[in-house]
Formats: sequence, structure tokens, C-alpha cells
Amino acid sequence: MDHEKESEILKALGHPIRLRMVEGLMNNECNVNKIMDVLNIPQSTASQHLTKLKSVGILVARKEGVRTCYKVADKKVREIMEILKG
Amino acid sequence: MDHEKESEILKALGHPIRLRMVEGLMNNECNVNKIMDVLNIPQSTASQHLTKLKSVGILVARKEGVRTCYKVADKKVREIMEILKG
DNA sequence: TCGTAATATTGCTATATTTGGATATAGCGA
DNA sequence: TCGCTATATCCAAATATAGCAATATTACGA
Repeated sequence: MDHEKESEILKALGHPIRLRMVEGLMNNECNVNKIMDVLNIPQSTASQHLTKLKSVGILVARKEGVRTCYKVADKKVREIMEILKG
Repeated sequence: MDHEKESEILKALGHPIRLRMVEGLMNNECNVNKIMDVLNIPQSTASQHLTKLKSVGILVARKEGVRTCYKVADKKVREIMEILKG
């Protein structure tokens, strides 16, 4: 097991806001504006958390004109989220 | 999902030393001395990481005379470790 | 090209975490 | 009780993270 990389992923997930982000993005792709509205946090805060989740490979971003759509990209993270839910 | 508690658990797992501790304790119960030897870290560092893992319920401690034996207590954490391994 | 909306980045402060030496505590055997 | 071993706790310094306003960037439509 690559402890460095795995612990990076877990650390990224280990924040209430980011966990809610990932949970919400499990089934739908979503742009930043929607996310910051749903979570009721400032734009810069939302953007930074999303950037962190992307930087460890949990999310991928897709540009759609002026928008950025994020979605969950890591299969293991999906499985972890399922475990936490159950 | 209780995001606060779940993210606490993920944050606790999200550290290379603690991840190695949990991995090593998946199949055997172990005392602090053994753990610090295997991971090659100072005693206080080992103790503190173990304390953190215990405080979020990932590990439980059992006193055996002068020794303290730790083992993995959280079923979901076990499942998460399996996912990371696979 | 201008203006505007969406998003990213910067700059900064406050707070939290990590680390390991030093010290305290507890159990056990002589 | 004394001394030894195992572990926990305390403390300070270094480092990392969180948060958010302000600013920069980018893409689009008029």
C-alpha cells in the first residue's frame, strides 16, 4: 500500500465540507456556483476545497464554457463513501 | 451521514504513520513498544498517534499489566482498509 | 471590444497538527 | 520499598491547514 498517497486521499476526505462535497458529487456532476449555494459557503472557500479534492485525484473537473463541472473520479473513494453511508 | 464524526475518522486515518499503524493492527493486537520498533519512531510520537486513533474509536486499548495492547475496533475502518489494499 | 458572470488565485490571519525531548505515572519483581 | 520497564502526558517549536476578502483570469454575449 502506498501510504503517502493513500493518506493524502484520506486526509482530503477528512474535512466536513469536503466530505459533503464528495457526497453530493457522487451522483451528479456540479459546478462551483451550485456547490457553494448548497453548502452555503463563500466562493473562494468552495473553490479551494474543490481544488484540493481535485489535486489528490478524488474529483475531476470539466470545463463547460465559463463553468467548471466537478465529479467524483476515484473508484476507491466511491467505495469508501458507500461504506460510510451504510 | 454524520459528517463531523465521519470526517474525524478519515482525518485520523489520513496520516502516513497512523495508516501504517492501523494496517499493522488489522491482524494482530500489539503493544506500543513493538509498534514504535516496527515503525522506527520515538515512543512519545507513537503513543500520541495511538491516542488519536483511539480517541476517534478506530482503535481500542487493553491493559495487560504494564503494557497497552491496541487493536482495530471499527468495522467500517476495516472495510476502508480493505478497499485501500485491494 | 466591453461588460459581466464564473471560477481561480493571492494575501493574510487564525488555528490546528506534528514532532520529539523531558517528565510523570503505573505495574511488577526483587 | 526500590528500581526498572512500559506508557502517557506535557511542552515548545516547526509546519500545515482553514477561512475569506480582494483581486486576477477566463469565456461568453452584446
